[in-house]
Amino acid sequence: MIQPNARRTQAERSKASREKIILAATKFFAQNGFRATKLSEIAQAVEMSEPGLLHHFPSKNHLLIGVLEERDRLDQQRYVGVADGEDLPVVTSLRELVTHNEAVPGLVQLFTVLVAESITADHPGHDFFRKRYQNLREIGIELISKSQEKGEIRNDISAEDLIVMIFAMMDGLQIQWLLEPEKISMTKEFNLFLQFLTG
Amino acid sequence: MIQPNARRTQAERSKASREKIILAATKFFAQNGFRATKLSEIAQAVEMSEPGLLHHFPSKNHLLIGVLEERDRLDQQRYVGVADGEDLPVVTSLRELVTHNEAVPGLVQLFTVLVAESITADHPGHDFFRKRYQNLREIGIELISKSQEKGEIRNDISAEDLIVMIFAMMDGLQIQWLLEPEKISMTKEFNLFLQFLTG
DNA sequence: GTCTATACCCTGATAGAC
DNA sequence: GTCTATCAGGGTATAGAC
Repeated sequence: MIQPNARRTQAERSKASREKIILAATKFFAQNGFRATKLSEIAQAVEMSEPGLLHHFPSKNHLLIGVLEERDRLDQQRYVGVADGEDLPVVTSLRELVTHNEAVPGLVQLFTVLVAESITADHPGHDFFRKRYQNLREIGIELISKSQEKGEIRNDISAEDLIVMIFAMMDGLQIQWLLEPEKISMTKEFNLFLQFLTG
Repeated sequence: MIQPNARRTQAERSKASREKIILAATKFFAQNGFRATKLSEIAQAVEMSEPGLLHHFPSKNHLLIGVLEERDRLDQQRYVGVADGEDLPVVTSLRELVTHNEAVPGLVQLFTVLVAESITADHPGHDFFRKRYQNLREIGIELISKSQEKGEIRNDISAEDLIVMIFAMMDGLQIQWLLEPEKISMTKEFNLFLQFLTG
């Protein structure tokens, strides 16, 4: 006889394990990239054996996708949250986004390291990142267009082009910043860039 | 008795081997990154055994540094060549640089993939890229300053900030372009960005 | 769900002959 | 300078018990 209570408890415990694993994996992937990260170090971090870990994620690739989807979900919550606050100018929201990113270097590094690794076509994250950029660009174009109509942003350049430039500036600044955190200020340079957008 | 002629011939042959290896390694590093590249595939590409290859470069790390220095040397020749042609506006030179980069995707990918991989502190290319950016920024600041004095570029933003933004835009566009070459045009977006610089 | 044991493959690097 | 042979080590993933 199946006891609902016991079942829920077990399911919850399993979920907790998954999340603990994702959290630890996030840290190592961000620090060392995907290929250089060993299952053993993740397993050790969550105080579990390798097969124990592989019970939750059938392979290392699955684990990567799990990490990316989870992190992307959180990331996008904030991004879309930005979109909802339509009373704020987009420029202000972008400024806040970068400021926030500067506060969580680990997460930024995760995406910067992995997106670059995934440029190579055979990387397990390749499709994920292509779709991610496509998706983020689409959302961004909406926002920028509205903002242009309101006159907040210059309209002599198309929203399509602007959003590509905006993401490029973010990614590029992240690289220099991650290489020399003491020397490069993401927010400072990005805010200067934003001046360009208001014409 | 040492024969000068024979010695020179041998040294030349060795140099040819080195260059063949670097050429092949460049291709694989660009395609798959450093860590994912196996010595065996490079060795096979140059029709040599692994120990034969390791005779020229004592370790895989040495080979990476060899590749980076060689490619950087070529890259910088063009970059400094740009600096010398002082009659041309910097903006024009930058435009040409990016146009050239779009024509050699392999080389661009080499640096984009490797710089991102090397963000992790323990990567054998980490120091190389930090120094590279420092060096390129220094050269760039000189050029931008002069250009500002001549009134070609807006002077309400410091040359230090402008050069960081310029490299960021280049790197960021490269990422999106490498992920979707058919969809993103580096030159188009970069030229739009250059408009910002002339005020 | 988690473990122990282990299979299996690959990888960079070395020893030593030619 | 290049090879064959081989080492030492580490990596993911599976089998099967508890």
